[in-house]
Amino acid sequence: MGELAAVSVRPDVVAIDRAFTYAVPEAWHADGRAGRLEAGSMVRIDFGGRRVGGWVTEMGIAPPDGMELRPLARLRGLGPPPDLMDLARWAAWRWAGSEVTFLRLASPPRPVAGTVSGRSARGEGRLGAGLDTDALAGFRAGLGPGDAAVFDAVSVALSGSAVSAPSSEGRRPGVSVLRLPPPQDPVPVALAAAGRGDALVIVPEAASARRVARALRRAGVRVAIAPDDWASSAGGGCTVVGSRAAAWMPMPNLAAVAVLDEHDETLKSSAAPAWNARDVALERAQRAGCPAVLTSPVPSLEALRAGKLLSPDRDSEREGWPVVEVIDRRDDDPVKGGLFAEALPSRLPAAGPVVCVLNRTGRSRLLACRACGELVRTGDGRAAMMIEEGVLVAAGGGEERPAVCLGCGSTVLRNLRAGVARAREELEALLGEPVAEVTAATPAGDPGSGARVVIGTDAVLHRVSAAAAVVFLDFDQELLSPRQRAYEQALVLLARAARVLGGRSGRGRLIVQTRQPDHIVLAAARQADPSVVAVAERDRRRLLGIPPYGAQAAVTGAGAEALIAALDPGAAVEVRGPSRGRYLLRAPELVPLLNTLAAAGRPTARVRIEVDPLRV
DNA sequence: CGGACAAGCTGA
DNA sequence: CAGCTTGTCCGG
Repeated sequence: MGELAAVSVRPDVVAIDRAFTYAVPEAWHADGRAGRLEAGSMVRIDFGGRRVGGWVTEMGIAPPDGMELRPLARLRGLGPPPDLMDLARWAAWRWAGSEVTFLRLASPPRPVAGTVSGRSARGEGRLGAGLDTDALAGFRAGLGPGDAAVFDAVSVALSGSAVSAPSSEGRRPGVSVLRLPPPQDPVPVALAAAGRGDALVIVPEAASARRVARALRRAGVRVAIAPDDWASSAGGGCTVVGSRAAAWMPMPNLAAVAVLDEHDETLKSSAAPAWNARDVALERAQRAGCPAVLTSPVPSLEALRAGKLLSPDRDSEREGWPVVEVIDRRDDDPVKGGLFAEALPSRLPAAGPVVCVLNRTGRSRLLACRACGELVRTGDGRAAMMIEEGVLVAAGGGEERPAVCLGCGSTVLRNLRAGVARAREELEALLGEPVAEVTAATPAGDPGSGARVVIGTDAVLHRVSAAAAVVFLDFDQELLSPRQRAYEQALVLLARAARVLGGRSGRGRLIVQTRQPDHIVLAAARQADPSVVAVAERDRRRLLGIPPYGAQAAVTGAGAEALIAALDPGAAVEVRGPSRGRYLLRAPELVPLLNTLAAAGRPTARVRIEVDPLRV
């Protein structure tokens, strides 16, 4: 027993933010379980009258005297290795959230026997063991000139220095930002990263991760897919590919980090704490002492501030962006003109798939219960209701009730996107051919049940793989969206369309209906030069001191007021609000803001803190 | 989070 | 004043 008599355990309970001391049972010493216990091990404990999971945070604790310790109840197996235990603590600070959330992300999806140290010592994969250099060279030789140039650029970027801590300007040596033409295949990027050794490759979508993984395997790279292949990844000798959860895969020999489409907002968790996989990956690269590359057709200001920008040559970038055809709607009657310009039908190609994009979620007028499909209406069924400040309000005002389905009591209500539904009917009448509506629920690869023309919100661009034309029916909606990154995101939508159209050589048509034909977002797309938007946005955000040139955090929930009251009044943090129950904290730098939040503790009532909120 | 317990509300 | 609801505290 001796120094192993007691361990610290972090209970798997979100509201608990400290560790507790437990005794290692006598029997575990006899049967060898004590020998398999290590920092990070997953255990079960009796805690507050029930049995919960937990993580061993520290071994060899001196039992506090006079206290009768409870014994550990069960050993579940392998948990996060020490570097990820530390990273979880850092992430809890960085996104002002519970450490438990991150420990869960860093844990195996199902129990794994053994110990982390045992795995790396056995050397299940020595450094680079999964990599076949000849096959890699062969793959490089088989690439077209564009892909080969990207492969080489990533290889060079990743042969530089390791990522280091951000300077006062936010620049992190070792981080390269590679701007790519929108239709660029991600496989050469992933392959070049895998060429450095065990690489962490993060892509926004799971489907894309699977495709990249397949291509890497074909090239002879040993690949672990996150999070399923947790156990083999913990052994080392694999390149890890996955969506944002991949940022938390155990990688004992991490040699390179690549985040593809780093601008994509799905890399950021929508649930609190709203962590961002790109930022976790960069921190990890710094801690592991390896270089990192971020790629995107429209690099975020965060990426541009953090790393060194490498742009493609003008010709290949121009090749990646289709010609932008603007339909200027300034002279159309805003009421009678409707959604479709008179000229639109004549601009559409006669053959090939046509994708129409209409973002109308903010204006939709109809909700339905996700569970039973019941329409959300007033008691007499005559009026639709919408959610305002968390409660249902009748469209014409008056009646009000909690956001609960009257049919089945479910609280999950779905937006029917009435705007898109009506637009579909109108477009069908206008074109005289079937038009299908595509929603997030439509299976990928089978858009619109055979119809040539499909319509949907921007999700439609992720559902369709190729098109002869993409039409943005109301681009002003994107440009005027009240989001922090509205211009960047509008350009991202155009890049997404460029990808579907296959760039300039794809001959597809990018048609934009707008009342702002000279907007810089459209200028950037026309010139195939995303820096037009980046420079303007950078100057604006610097001037206003908003991220990444300043820090913000939104605080909501019943405990928001109590948390604000507990903030150190001497800290250089500005409190705005509350506006509609939401406080906005602002500070010139992220670190003091986060430290102030950490020092304030958490009130008993629920609070939600979102660092760098997307919406302001 | 979820159980324990204390303090407040209600009804006969 | 029992019986129940609501609030507050704490977990080894």
